[in-house]
Amino acid sequence: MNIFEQYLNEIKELIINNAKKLELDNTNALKSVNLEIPPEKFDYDLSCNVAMVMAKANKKKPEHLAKNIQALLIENLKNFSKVDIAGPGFLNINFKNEALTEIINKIIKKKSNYGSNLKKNKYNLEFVSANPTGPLHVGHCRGAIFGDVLSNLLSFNGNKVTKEYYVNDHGNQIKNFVKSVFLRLREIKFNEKFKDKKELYPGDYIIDIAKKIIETKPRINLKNLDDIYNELHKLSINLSLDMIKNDLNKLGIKHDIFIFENELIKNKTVEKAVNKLKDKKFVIEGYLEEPKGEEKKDWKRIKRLIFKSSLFGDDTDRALQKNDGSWTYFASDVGYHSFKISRKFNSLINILGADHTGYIKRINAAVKALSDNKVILDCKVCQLVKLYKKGKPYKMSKRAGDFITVKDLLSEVDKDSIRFMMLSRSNDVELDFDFSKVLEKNKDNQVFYVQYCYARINSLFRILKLDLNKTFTIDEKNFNLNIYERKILRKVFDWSKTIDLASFKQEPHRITFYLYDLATLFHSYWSKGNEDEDYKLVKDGKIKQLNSLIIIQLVAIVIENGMKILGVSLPKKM
RNA sequence: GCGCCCUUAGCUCAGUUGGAUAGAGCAUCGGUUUUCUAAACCGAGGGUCGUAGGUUCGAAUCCUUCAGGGCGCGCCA
Repeated sequence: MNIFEQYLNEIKELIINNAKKLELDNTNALKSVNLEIPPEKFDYDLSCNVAMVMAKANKKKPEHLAKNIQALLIENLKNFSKVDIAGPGFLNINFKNEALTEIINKIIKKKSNYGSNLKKNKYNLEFVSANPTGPLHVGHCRGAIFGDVLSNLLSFNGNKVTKEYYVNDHGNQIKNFVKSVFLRLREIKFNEKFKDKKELYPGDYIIDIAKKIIETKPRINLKNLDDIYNELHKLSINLSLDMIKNDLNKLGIKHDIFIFENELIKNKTVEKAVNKLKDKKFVIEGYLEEPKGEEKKDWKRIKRLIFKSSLFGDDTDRALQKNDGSWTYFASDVGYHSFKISRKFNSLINILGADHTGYIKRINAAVKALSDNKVILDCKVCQLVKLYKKGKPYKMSKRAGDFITVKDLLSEVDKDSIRFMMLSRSNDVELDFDFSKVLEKNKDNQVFYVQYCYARINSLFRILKLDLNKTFTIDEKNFNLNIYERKILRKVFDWSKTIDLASFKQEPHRITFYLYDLATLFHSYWSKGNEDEDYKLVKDGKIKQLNSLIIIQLVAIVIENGMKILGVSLPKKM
């Protein structure tokens, strides 16, 4: 429930009670009526589209209906000082001072909760889920931060969120990974040269993993890989995962649960899920057609289990078994999602990289089939990140084939800048990340600009020798805000709406844009004091208007709440 | 060939689930500092919202056509 909901409800109620008088037969359309903060150039607190929405539903002219509703609002709603009609039928509204101070007091009371709309859904968010065969690279980084901030956002808005990492510790790539570790171990122990075969992992981190294994298990038997495979698999995956967790940690990310593919296969979760689909007749034994396009060399016409995902919107049916009868990656994922469904979430969200878009339809189909269309899976795709340095494409000067890792990134740029920057675009457009730009200290660097705003506010409170966390009481008798303060206040009001919209659309980038806008309004007000003595806040070391200070405190509250969601720190002094 | 995403100012992008004269930053040009952080602020120019249709009081937003760019199209993970 955001702070305007009560006013919206009052308006709706008024319309329903006066439907006859307004000659409205259809009041169903009321659900799409909005109460919003109008664009800055209009000097109003609120804007309502009720006349236009209802006019459409009842085939009436908006202007005429607007006039009647205007009269109704003026007569009945005592908190409004002014209701004007503008444009195609907007009702623009101003609050009376008493209403404004009441809202301000509410915000101050809520403080670190201001903006939260107390939703109570249970979300499952799966993100990162990078294969434990190597370190995290920049491609993972965007999805990781997107997922983390989205879960912060949803939690802030009152929901319960489980942050989950799915570990693909099964399959051929993992076998090759374990084999690579094995060969590195032999290299260290027996001086046997590591052959750089195509399917193996050559990276230096494999050597590190091998060294650590020798530290903990100096007597490990390296005669035959098959004899120690299970043990080595476990050791290697754990060490690799530690490396990934360490990187995530440095980015400020911590998952609640790690789910292991191997476990799901061992404890028959996969088998049970497939059987469930069999019972529903969505899984059959049969043949698939050879895929079109590029020729696949391993393709074989063999009878196998097939999920009829085309029944649920997929382009084609999907294999659940490989040639040797073992489960495909997709089959494991069916099992995994069946497990997710069994845990009774209201909503499942997967964060994927752009290279996994092709996968969305089939996993959505699986969730639909498993849950009888009751559970919805939202797959959010993060597009590519392109790295730049001083405007030029950036590549590490290491040997060819090396990707840029999160570690590399963190050695050049701090966590705060990375987090803010990764959310400076909507997730479904490509993102240019310029190393040199995020380290600059100017308006072009959004992180800096917002942090600087907060630092200025702190500096103000330092000068006044006042605590920023202190609760002040608004001076209702002298409540007379200037235009800068009114603009700031309206933006502050807009915060709960921003949270609601960002949560609903699952678009955390709205938070960064909002904070930047808010900072702009503050900086503008602040600088006005340089130009015009009347706008100076402080005189002889004391605050001129307590109410001004409270407005500025509201800015600080919102910035604190916003940056907490983003996971970006806020220096008090810069 | 098919699917998903994108196309808005010179550049990089927002755009509140169909609304007001389409907004920011960078770049360009011009201005502001004895006084709360000038690491900032103010102003100016710059647009056929890729193309062509459609839906309606009203479209950057919804539908269709076409063009351009990105990602993907396994019985890999």
